[in-house]
Amino acid sequence: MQTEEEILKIKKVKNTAVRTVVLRHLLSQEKAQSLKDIENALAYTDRSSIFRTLKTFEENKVIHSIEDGSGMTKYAVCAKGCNCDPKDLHYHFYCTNCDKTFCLFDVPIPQIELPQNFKLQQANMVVKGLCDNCNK
Amino acid sequence: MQTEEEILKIKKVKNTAVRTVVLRHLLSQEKAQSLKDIENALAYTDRSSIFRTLKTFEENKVIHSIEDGSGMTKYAVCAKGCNCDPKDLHYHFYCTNCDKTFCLFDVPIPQIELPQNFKLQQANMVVKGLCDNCNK
DNA sequence: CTTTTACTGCAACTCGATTGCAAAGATTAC
DNA sequence: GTAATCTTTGCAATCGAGTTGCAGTAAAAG
Ligand SMILES: [Mn+2]
Ligand SMILES: [Mn+2]
Ligand SMILES: [Zn+2]
Ligand SMILES: [Zn+2]
Repeated sequence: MQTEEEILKIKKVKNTAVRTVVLRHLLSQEKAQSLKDIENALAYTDRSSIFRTLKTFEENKVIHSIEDGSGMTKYAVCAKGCNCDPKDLHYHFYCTNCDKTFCLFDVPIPQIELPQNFKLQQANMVVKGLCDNCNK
Repeated sequence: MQTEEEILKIKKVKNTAVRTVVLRHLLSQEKAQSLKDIENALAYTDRSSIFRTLKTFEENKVIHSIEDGSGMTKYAVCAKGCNCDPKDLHYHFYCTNCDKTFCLFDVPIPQIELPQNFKLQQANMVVKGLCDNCNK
């Protein structure tokens, strides 16, 4: 696993106190985090600073965002080598029982056959159901 | 194509003036509509009435909602026979140029292989890119 | 016809997201 | 080094999609 500093260096994002702590928090969580999740976890960092940090991270492909239908955008750290291209597409799973959203990096995404002349750029694929923990 | 009255009868939703006009509007549009889209199109119908109508429609599977990442939930009429089960899953396409979101009823959704012990209930699959009109 | 239930319109409100601005910090120019 | 410049941060205010309380109207039941 890379450190925060290494990731930011690779993605050419200047390292600051807020950025380090936000990225560290994201790396420490297995579920994708909302702005509020991060705000709650980092009690002394201002919401708008976290917000702008997330925008910077997203622009520079440090993280990607997930619209899981919960009303709050979630964020997850990109996998190593991710360029947020169609090739980096993966499903996200939203557990309707425990409200956990996370990347399914291990589930292959089948080729999407778009109609004639459509161009694929990105996708937001959220699969909903019960996670293994809740499906007992 | 079924009329509004037929659809509401099949889905066991009582027919009212607002419901008829909202459903008629949805049927007349090829792109999925946001609450604001509908509000703008139906100048004399109140937003909260439209909102509650959409909730009623969604609960009764007259329509389904799409989170396309634009910040506004979009709504589209369900296909005939749709029960909003995993079998009725389909991709949605969001054109990053013309901002049009619509159902790709004709693109087959491949089987989603979830990890061991996960249970699929629903999905929100939004593919983004250029539509045929904008990809020229 | 009267009572009960459902629907509608209006206004107020919630809450996640976003922005303006000034202070603090970092970088570059001299 | 210091001064000028650019970037980041914190705070407060604002935006806007979504949601709700409530009273009036319409429809259904008795
Ligand atoms: Mn992901
Ligand atoms: Mn659809
Ligand atoms: Zn779960
Ligand atoms: Zn288009």
